[in-house]
Amino acid sequence: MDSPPRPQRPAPPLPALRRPPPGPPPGPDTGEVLQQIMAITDQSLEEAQARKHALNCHRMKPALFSVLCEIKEKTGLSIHGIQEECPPNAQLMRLDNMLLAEGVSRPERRGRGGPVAAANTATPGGCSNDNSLEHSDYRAKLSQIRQIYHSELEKYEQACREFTTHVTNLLREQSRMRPVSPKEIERMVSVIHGKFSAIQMQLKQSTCEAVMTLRSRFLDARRKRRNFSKRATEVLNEYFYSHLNNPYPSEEAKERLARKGGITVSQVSNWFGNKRIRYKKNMGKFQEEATIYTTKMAVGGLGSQASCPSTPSSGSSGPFPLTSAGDALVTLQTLASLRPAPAGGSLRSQARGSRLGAAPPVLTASPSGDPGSISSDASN
DNA sequence: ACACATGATTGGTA
DNA sequence: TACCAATCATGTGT
Repeated sequence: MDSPPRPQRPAPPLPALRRPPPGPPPGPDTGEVLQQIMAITDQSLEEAQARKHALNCHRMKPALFSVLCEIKEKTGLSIHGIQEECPPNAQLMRLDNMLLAEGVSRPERRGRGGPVAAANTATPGGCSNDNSLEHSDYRAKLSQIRQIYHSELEKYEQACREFTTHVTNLLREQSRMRPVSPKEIERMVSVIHGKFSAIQMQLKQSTCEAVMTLRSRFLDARRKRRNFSKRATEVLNEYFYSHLNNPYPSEEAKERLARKGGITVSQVSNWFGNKRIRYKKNMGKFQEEATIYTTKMAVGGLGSQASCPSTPSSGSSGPFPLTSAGDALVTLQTLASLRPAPAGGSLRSQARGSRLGAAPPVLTASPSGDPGSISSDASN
């Protein structure tokens, strides 16, 4: 091949390189060049533009350009050689799948299904009509995460586009000074995309973490303990105080109470378990409450009875038509020994009841003053 | 901040 | 398996 035309006589020094070296040892001019380059930093933009223009107009520019082209031609192969083939990123795929499963990747939908359905099935207790507040809370938070995710993603994509355009323009401009092949631009663009996709992966990762945290919080019922609604407490208390002689609702009654109070059957069971224990331990504290409910039921026509027509208060003469606090006290004393009705399916409790009954607490001025049979509840 | 109230959990029992 | 008893963890009122 023919070499580019070489200059017959030394070309006038380039403006930027005109300054004499301040004193470094003679030899290769690398140190000098370096200093010149460093000096460019101090130059103003106009100055730099002017120099650029001067370079562009330099008469030797075509010659130098062709030399660079030749060099580039020779090194081109090696550049192609290091062009790595990016394997499909397994982690990215995992994150994508997860975000899709959690409904974050999908655009917001106004219907049911997706994450909402998943949340419903994951509800503690599996009751469909309870925890609706929690559901909406969960949905709202998930939606928030989704919004943030999409807006951030959009920002990254926009930044990526802008940066790619910028770099492409820069390379195009540089192509006036040095040979820049389309392949090189393409490679640079793919490098930029690679960098931005790494950032996107971080975003996806943190989004996944946020969703996981949200889910675990939502599913952890203990952390999210909420006091029952007034209605639920009323329903439960009405049943409890109207069945003081046998405060052991059947499965059917529990289901009814659960439906009425908007809670789960297991919550009803928990509530009755806690109530029996706490009532027994400190009846004095519940006297007022008992009076309120018994009076209320006597006056109001036993609201709970209407909903629990077949409550298994067998062994007793049915619901307690208590009409006064005095009657209530009698009932409290009945429960003091906690002997569930024989047919109430609480034979074990009955046995235990007899144990407790060995020292029946007397419901008087000092209702809990019986350390022999009533241990103190540390939390109460 | 504190004490108390209360729903949930756990381990044991019959 | 239902229940008791103790305990935990959170909510609530002061």
